[in-house]
Amino acid sequence: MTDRDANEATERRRGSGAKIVYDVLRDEILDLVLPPGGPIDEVELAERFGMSRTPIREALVRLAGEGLIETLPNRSAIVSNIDFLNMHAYFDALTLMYRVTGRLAAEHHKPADIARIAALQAEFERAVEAQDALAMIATNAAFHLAIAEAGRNPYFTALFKRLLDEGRRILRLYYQSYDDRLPHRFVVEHEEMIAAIAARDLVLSEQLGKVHADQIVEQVRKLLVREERLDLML
Amino acid sequence: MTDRDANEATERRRGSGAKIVYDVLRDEILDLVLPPGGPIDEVELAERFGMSRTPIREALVRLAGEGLIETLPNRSAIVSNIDFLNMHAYFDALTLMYRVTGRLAAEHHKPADIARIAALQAEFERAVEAQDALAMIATNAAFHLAIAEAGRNPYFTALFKRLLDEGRRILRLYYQSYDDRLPHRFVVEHEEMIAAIAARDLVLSEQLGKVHADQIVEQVRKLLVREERLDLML
DNA sequence: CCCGGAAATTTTGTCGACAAATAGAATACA
DNA sequence: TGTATTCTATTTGTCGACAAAATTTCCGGG
Repeated sequence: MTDRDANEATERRRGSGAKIVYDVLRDEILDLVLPPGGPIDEVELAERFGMSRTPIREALVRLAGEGLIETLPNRSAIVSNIDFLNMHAYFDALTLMYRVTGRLAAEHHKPADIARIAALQAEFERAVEAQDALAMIATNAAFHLAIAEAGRNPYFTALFKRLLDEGRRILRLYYQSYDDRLPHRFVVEHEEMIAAIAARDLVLSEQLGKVHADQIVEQVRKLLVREERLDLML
Repeated sequence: MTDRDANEATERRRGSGAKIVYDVLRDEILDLVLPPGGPIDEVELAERFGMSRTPIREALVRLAGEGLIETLPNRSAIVSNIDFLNMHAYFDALTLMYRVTGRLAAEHHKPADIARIAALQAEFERAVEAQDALAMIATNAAFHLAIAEAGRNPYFTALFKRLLDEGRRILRLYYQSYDDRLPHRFVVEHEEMIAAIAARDLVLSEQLGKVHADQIVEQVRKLLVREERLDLML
């Protein structure tokens, strides 16, 4: 255990405790630092962050609300497992949200949105060139979330955010086992999406969203098949 | 204040505290017993439910996670306001979810689902005949949620549940000011939806979902215009 | 009479402690 | 040796109390 967190936490603003814990744990769950199914000990976290169990528990309740952890009554909470059985439901939802957010962004975006989206795309491009897997995952999610926000529909944005979060865990597996060279195709598709949105072409934006989604789904499917084969070989 | 809650809470199982408070407050918010924008006092709730502030706070954190209340740092939490400005975003999301859940239910339902949906529809019909507004709202939401669950996609179901919840507050306004006689059309449309789902007609189910959504959107739009006029007359 | 600042009150965020519930260890028994 | 049972120990759920932040009240000056 690192006591870095505890040291930094010696002096902080009142009310920020739970948020800090929430943010850190959320990232650690999504980056697979905390393994799915792994137990979550409240006192351990309290010691690590240098605060009492109260703000820890608040953070855990919020994480449970988003489905990132599961709490059994009177028993230790665990990091949510990745549900490989209902994966088709995830893909369906993800594909539809790519389409919808693409269309709505083309319809409702303002100039500042395009600038922001383009900036995040540039970041993503740099991450791809540097072959920094974690940065790729993070900036890719930020890029698509920016498109969703340009669509100005908080209900779709919230669902999409949840799906992209869950996707971060799956992609983490992907980039761990693959060879980190594929995604240049994603860069090109991103550029096309930006152009279609900026041109306010609703139909094309939605279509590109679907193409992009199918692309990702296909990659992950390949990964899953490969993993299954590895399992069989053990 | 009623001390009924406090009396009932004298003996309850450990771990149930926060859930009770969450369920009660959720219903009171959605039925407009707690007015939007109204403050939420933790100690008052603690006295009312006969427990300490800890489980109360846990319930509030969960409600905040679902957007039913808003918490300002170091300041009292308030019941979320109904956002009449971004109503079009709500209608867009609701319409799409009606379509998607209708289609997926037609695709993935099992016999038991149809029985359950039909039972809830019968309940809805009884509520309409009895002109019981609160029962109509609740059973209508339960009916559509059952369709969503028959679609077997938890991501869509979760979003739809959230939208139906938010809709409960809007419909509550609707049934308060209108004359509680309209909805027989809804009964007929519900029957058509059940038939299309049972026949596994994906296209028709999705189309009926859209028709039903447009119907509701139109009714609420009329209500909103009427309300605005009332405002102008004050 | 209105405005600005200080004191008092209210309300939240955090803490340490205790009790209930469960899991694990140790023991008795077949 | 395997199984049931009691005992121990860990971990959660709840409580009451305290301190920080913010709201309200009060008061003095203009």
